[in-house]
Amino acid sequence: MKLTITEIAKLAGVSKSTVSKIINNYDDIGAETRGKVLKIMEEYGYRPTYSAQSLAKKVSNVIGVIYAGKINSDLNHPFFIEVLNAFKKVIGVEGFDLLFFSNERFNPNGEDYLARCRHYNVDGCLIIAGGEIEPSIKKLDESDIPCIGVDLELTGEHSAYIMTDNEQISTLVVDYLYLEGHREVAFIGGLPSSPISEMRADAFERGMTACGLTIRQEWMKHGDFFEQSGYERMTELLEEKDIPKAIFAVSDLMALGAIKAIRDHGYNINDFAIVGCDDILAARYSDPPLTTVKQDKEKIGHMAAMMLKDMIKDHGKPGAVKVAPELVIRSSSRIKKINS
Amino acid sequence: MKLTITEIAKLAGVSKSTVSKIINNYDDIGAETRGKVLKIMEEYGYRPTYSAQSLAKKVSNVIGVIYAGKINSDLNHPFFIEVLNAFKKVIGVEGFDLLFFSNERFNPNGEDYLARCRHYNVDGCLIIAGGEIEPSIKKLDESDIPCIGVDLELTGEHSAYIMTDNEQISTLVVDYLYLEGHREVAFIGGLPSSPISEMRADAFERGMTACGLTIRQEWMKHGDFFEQSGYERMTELLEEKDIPKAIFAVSDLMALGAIKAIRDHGYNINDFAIVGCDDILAARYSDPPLTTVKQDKEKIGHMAAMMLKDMIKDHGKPGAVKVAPELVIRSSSRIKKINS
DNA sequence: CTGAAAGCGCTTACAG
DNA sequence: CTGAAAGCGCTTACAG
Repeated sequence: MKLTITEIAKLAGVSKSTVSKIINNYDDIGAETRGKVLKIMEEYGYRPTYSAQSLAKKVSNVIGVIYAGKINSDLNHPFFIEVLNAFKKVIGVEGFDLLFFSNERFNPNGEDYLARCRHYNVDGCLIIAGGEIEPSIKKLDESDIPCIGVDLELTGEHSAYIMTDNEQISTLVVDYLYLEGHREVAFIGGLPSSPISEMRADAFERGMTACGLTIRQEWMKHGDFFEQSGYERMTELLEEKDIPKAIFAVSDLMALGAIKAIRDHGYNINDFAIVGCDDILAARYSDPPLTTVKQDKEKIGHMAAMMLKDMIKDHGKPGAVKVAPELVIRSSSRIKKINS
Repeated sequence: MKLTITEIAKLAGVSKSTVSKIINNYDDIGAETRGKVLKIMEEYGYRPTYSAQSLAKKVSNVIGVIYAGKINSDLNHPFFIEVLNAFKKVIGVEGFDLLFFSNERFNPNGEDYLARCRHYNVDGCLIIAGGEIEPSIKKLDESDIPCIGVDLELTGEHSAYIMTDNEQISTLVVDYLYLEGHREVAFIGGLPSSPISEMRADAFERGMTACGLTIRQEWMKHGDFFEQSGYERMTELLEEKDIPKAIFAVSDLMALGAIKAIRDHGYNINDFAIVGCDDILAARYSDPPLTTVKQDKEKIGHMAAMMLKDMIKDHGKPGAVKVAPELVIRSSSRIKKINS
């Protein structure tokens, strides 16, 4: 059924060395021989076996994909999947396939990613941050395997990283709200353990200060990026003596939760300015449509692929790249004076 | 840096055969020897190299994932990704990793999936349908590699498939609309080349007939599953002499497009009943929230994994499985008499 | 321009 | 209970 190089060689009446050289584009093979062998390979649909090739060559043409963070995490993450999609488009052209490490088998010592990379002999790794980062990622980062981090500051000899300029996200939002006339701005962040969320929180505070606005600690909240937590934090804000009139939530889902909380507690949504972050599909269709910050996932994915490719092919080592975010203004942030 | 079995054997003072047997859980190794070797392996973080193991054993512990259909398709497909996620959760526990074949390199003869599966020696394949199916999938289906199709009727000796009961989708919707008092129902399908869409169209017609309703050919439309096509088809419907009052679109995006068209053309959305299909996240947040049909993606993914696992482990061959859909009623399908 | 031979890191009868 | 040897399918100096 499955042909080997030996059989192809026999069929072509040459040695397997010759066949191998043709497969690997050596340039010292006679045109005639090459043509003959190529035809046979085509005819029988021959493809060298990966494991044999990888074992002999020490190259795999496979990129490991790791979603760093809590065990059993979801592929089903809008940012993750869009970045990955863009990444795949570029890296796929180079002939790399993608290997997803399953982390469903509970491992008390933490998943040893380095060992798995060696096990598969991957040429490089894409590591996307999600939640807390386990120590095993650090080990991989420090190894000789090229790694590209997304939203994750990799510092190893053979690593680089790329992320949205998180400072700018907060700056964009604060400046915009300030220009719209808002002075009472609350912040709903993600988990305190998330570096991304902390960068945004810090930049939010700096931006507020720069605009001469006061930061109220009781208006600085932490959620977990999901809707329910946005609902709960907003509910808390509504119970404060002073209620903020503008809210920046660092995820769209939390912003959507906040909108729901405002309505459920009998307030008029038109009296509040809500800004989310991510620009998920639902943000376009929500009621009201949600103002948000869009990350250039396409660019992040494409660049990550280029950078990783360069490291694998040894075209030097790229450094850290930050990608500019974009504010998408919809009606949730415009206070409408309908009944006044 | 990277240890081999030979070195582990040396360190433990045994032969590599013995180490190999311990790795593979042979039961004829002395407890003492086993313990000693295990400790060394643990200490050095040894993991056998995949390619060597796969080459010698002819087993890979890797599942190939194929999104059948047009070249360069997106990972970024809500149904696909949720099914895959559920699939991964179950198959991951068995220790399988997932390999995504990139299909970005243009191949005039069509991607030869079978050759790639052999190249990587995958233990089995998950094939998810999207758009037209290329002939290369058929070859894979007929091979000895276990395949599980999602939304794709695989018929090979070593294949099985699973999908939502598409007939039931239409039946649920038609019956519901009928009970709500609707008699003028239009249908916006997907691409005519999509078997899934055709199943729904056929069942829609049967359901209408069963309810004693007349099917008007000018109300049977085809879109391409995306928003814009829903907008366009709805616009056409609004230009008919008789305008249907209820619309079943076979994707949520098209339903959302239809809602936009209705508003843009100056009609009152409350006079129409719109039903989508998929239950994407945006359906919950849209204005009005969208009535839709939900596929049990979790169950489909989980079952696909179990079925594939059974075929790989040779626990018999499962057949074709259909999963029941569920109608999710929101306000887009309830005609509100506000101004009358 | 072509081929014989050693080697990649593992597994598996087989012998003891 | 343990190990020597052949083999999995390929690649790559090296010799001619």
